[in-house]
Amino acid sequence: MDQVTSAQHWMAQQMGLIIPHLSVDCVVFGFHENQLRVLLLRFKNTEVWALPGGRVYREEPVNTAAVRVLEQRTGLRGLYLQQFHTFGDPDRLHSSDFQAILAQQNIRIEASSLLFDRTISVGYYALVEFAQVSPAPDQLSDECRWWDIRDLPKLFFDHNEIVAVAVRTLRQRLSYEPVGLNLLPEKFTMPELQRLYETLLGQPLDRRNFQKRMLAYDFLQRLDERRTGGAFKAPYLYRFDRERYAAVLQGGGLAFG
Amino acid sequence: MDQVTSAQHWMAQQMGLIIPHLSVDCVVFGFHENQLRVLLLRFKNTEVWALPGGRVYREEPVNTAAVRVLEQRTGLRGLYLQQFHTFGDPDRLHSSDFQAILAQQNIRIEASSLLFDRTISVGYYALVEFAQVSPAPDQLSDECRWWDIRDLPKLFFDHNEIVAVAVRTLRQRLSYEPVGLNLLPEKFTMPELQRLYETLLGQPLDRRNFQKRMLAYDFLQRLDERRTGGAFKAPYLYRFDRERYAAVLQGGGLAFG
DNA sequence: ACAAAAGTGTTGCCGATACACCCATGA
DNA sequence: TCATGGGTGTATCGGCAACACTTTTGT
Repeated sequence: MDQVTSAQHWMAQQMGLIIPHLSVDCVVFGFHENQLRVLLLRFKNTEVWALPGGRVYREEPVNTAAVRVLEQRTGLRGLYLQQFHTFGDPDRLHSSDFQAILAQQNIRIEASSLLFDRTISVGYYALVEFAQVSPAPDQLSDECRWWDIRDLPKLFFDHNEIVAVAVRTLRQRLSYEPVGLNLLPEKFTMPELQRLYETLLGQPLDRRNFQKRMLAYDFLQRLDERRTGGAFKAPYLYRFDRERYAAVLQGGGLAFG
Repeated sequence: MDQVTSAQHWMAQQMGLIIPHLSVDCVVFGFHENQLRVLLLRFKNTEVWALPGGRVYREEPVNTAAVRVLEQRTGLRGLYLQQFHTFGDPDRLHSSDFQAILAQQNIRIEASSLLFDRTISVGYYALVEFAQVSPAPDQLSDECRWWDIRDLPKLFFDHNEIVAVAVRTLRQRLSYEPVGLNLLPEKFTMPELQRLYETLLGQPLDRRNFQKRMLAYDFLQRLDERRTGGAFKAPYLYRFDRERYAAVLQGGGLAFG
């Protein structure tokens, strides 16, 4: 079988195994160069960008489907993944757009297929360490890369809205989510942690007060190493004490101001 | 047609109109006698209690389905309704339990029916003024009544967990949700508002500080009326300034302590 | 030497808490 | 008149925001 036939065969085979009318979509967040970024896929032979998403198998928990889909479509594993909203409007996708994209890959599926029928999507967001990740596109996509959250193209279906809701939800949950642990590398400096929270909050924070408060939470371990290379005083490296971090987030959460 | 045949016919007819594998379930919260309560239905000829839930029509937004199902099954309209979580484990319902309940009503449906297949449920919670409501059971139920949140029976399927997640979510969102506006009557006293928040938070609050803070938010209008009837000084009645209330919840939310 | 950035300390204000006192009402 | 609960005022305490100075490093 050539590649096209293989892909078509694969899709047809999937149809019998999945739950109709249901999908999952994942908003993968990363943090790089002081910007919040999202991982997007570009459909083969098109300029159409979309969130990594997929179908749920008949006997598979929806949460598990989100993990599997993410691995199949981007190669990412073991992520911090949270369900945040379910998108259930009947006009959230337009089958003609979808058919056009498949046509670009010479995949032909009857217009009556359940694939083109109304679909409800359960939205998840993931927090990943940007550097740890080498995303790889799957067989439906040409490219898989990070996009600045402030500068997204027009996305497939209602994916722009899904991203927007994910960002809003993440902001709301900021005090209770382990964003530092999951978006930063194992070792990081205090200014790096501060940039992260500043970016997510959308407002600058006082350097000294921020440091005092974070240290007061007592979930950071200062290492003996420092980050060298800059034209300035080398900052200390820190690491999370995961237990204490979780405990603080659980009880009351963080505060900013 | 007798009642049984009518009900069976009705269900059969529904099957062609609905999206398979998908349902909505509603956790209706009320506040009465200083307790948070949930509205439950008892299936006909059984002692099985369940949340009001139902199916989604082919062309119907899921949000709309939640509103409709709630009206059909309890008679309630125009509620404050929020989606909070989607429950997608394959073993969250057991078709044998469901068949047994339908059998009690002499409704017989083939075991192969999609009704008994795996179902993903989108959870919503509603906030309602207890006194405004006269819930009425539908044709599948014998009874519809309020239950104290702390003293629920074993519910249908995973509905106990759904309620638990709803309560947890409501607590988390407490500072940003218009719980006062929707759970209390149009006019209410300061102590009543305080009892509400105390119950939801699970901790007592200082009477004087609470009053000061609420008035400082400037979203309460004190009326010239007082609540008489108690063996004590008659408290003032208040009403929400809806715009200001919404504005405060939007920006920063409420604080307690 | 200088600029840029990081580490640490101090002050003062605001706001929340912990109070006390008085008032209204029904029994 | 007494018990109960509601309305209002005040003093204190602590935490957080605002701010300054020193230290380190590369150029």
